Formats: sequence, C-alpha cells, structure tokens
Amino acid sequence: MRLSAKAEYGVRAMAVLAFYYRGGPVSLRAIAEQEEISLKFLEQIFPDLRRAGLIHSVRGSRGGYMLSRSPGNIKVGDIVRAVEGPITPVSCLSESGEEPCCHRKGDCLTRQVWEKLRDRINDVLDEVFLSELIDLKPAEILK
Amino acid sequence: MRLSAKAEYGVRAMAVLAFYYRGGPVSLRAIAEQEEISLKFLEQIFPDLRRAGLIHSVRGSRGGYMLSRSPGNIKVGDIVRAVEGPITPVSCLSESGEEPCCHRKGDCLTRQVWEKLRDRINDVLDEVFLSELIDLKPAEILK
DNA sequence: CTAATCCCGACAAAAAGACTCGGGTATTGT
DNA sequence: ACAATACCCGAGTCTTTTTGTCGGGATTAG
Repeated sequence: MRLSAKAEYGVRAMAVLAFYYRGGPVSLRAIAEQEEISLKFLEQIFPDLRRAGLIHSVRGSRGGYMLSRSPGNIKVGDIVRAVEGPITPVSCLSESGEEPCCHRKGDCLTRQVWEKLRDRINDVLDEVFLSELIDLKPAEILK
Repeated sequence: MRLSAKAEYGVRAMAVLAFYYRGGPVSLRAIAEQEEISLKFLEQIFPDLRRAGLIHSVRGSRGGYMLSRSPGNIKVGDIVRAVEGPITPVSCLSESGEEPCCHRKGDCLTRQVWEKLRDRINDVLDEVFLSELIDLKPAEILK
C-alpha cells in the first residue's frame, strides 16, 4: 500500500510551484535543488502534470513551469492521479484489465470492499488542496 | 497504490475459512483449489496470519486451519496488516526508516496529508468484518 | 507404516520502481 | 548570430519488490 516516489515528488514539486505562484516560471533545476530531487527524474514527472493540465511550461532560457490554476483549485488527488494513473487498490478494479476479482459468479462481496477502499482513498486525496501545503498565511496567497 | 496479491489472497482465503467456521479444519489444498491460488504461495501467507493470531493450525493428516475467533470479530484490516505489515503510504511514515518526509525543518505539512491518508485507509479496512464477506444469510452464520 | 498435512528456508523468475543517459528543440540574453 | 538555458523525449540500466517455486522436515490420523 505504497504511493510511488513519483507521486511523492510530484506533490512536493507542485508545492514549490504553489509557493512561487504568479512569480514567473520556476525551472526544474531550482525545484530539484530546493527539494533535493534528481533533475532527470523530475523531467520525467512534469510531462505527466502538464498533460493533466495542472501546469504549463515556458520553454527556452529563463523558462520553467507554473501552475495553470490557483493553488486553491488544485487537489493533491489531481497530482497523484496525474502521475500514477487512477487509484486501483487491486488489479480487478483496473478498467483495462477487467479480470474478475475472485472467480465467484455473481456479485463478489470482496470486490465491494476494494471499491469502497478506492473511493475513500480518492476522497482523502481530494480533500486537500495545494494551498494547504504551503507555509503561508492565508493573506499571503495570491488568488 | 496497490494492495499486494498476498493481501488479496489472504482475504479470500480467510473468507473461505469463515464460510466453514466450526466445520473442522480446512486444508490449504482445499482453499487453493476452491480459490484457484497456488498452494505453495498460500503456504507462505498462512504463517503470517497465524502469527497475527487470526487462525490456528491443526497439524498432521486431516489437519488444516481454522479461524481463532468468529468471523464477526475479524476485520479485513487485521488480515491485510497481518500479511503486509502496517499501512505506510510513503516511506517517511514507516517506523523503522524514520527518514524525513521532505527536508523541510519543523512540521512538514505534506506529512500530515500522508498521515491522514494512512489513517483513513486503516479506517476503511477496519470497518468491514469477515462475516460480511461470506454469502450467507445472517441466521446461517455460526456464532 | 503411510499418506496427508502443516512448516520452514532458500532460491528464482518476473515485474515494477527509480532513476540515468544522451541527445533534440525552443527561447532568450548578449 | 551565438551560446546558454530550459524544456522535451525515448531508451537503457540498476535495484528492489513481488510472486512465486522447490525440496525437504515435522506431525498426526488411520
């Protein structure tokens, strides 16, 4: 029951972007140094975030990344799902696989537990917004 | 964010034991056949369940396993934690590791999210009892 | 005694995870 | 124009975890 390092780093990196929201683009190099994460690994994570529409990039010198909407509008769940794909506690809940949970016919009672688990995990991750992760007083956050 | 196959198989196997609760010991071979799980893999899972006090074993011919308490007293969370160890969504929450979450000093706001996630996962898994997983009318369950 | 069963540790194959490497392309400051 | 700074992309590699397998030893019913 582990989150991947990608998800963890993704959240931390996005928190940095939230901190510098509206301060111009932030380079991956800066994030990598501040958070002590491999630059090359970050480069692998950020395309996922961009494809999910959470950030947009500025290319070229002095370029970098910035949030595409305010930190109060981005959920931790958005970030985790962007880099990890949909939450699927067990294989039978993946939309691609479609393999049966147990080989029991009819409704599988165990499956319902896993569905409940999946929903709750999504709920928790969607309760927390990026704005809550940065150490600023509410007044300091640029809306 | 995946549960291991061990956890999944463990729950299914325990559901079988719940079904035959008070019907004498059930052999691993029988469980393996009914649930289509490798016998040798089950042999690896059951010591964990026994060490957690969820089942007790009867050795020798005609032996097998039986629940050590009623299905209404065993939570899915008990089973999952028995075979997977404690739920730790990120490495910094493991009691052995003790590595810092981010390298930020003081209280890490991100850590609180992971703690909340961990607690909620445990909550969900502890809400469901083994008795709810077997397809018997309430009257048919032996107390 | 024999067959069934739990028990244990080592081993192995496969998959996933966590990066690394080597370039390519766009943009900007000088 | 040119070099420096970044993003961009795909392949490759190393490590760890997962998912088993294998062989045999201990225990008990019949």
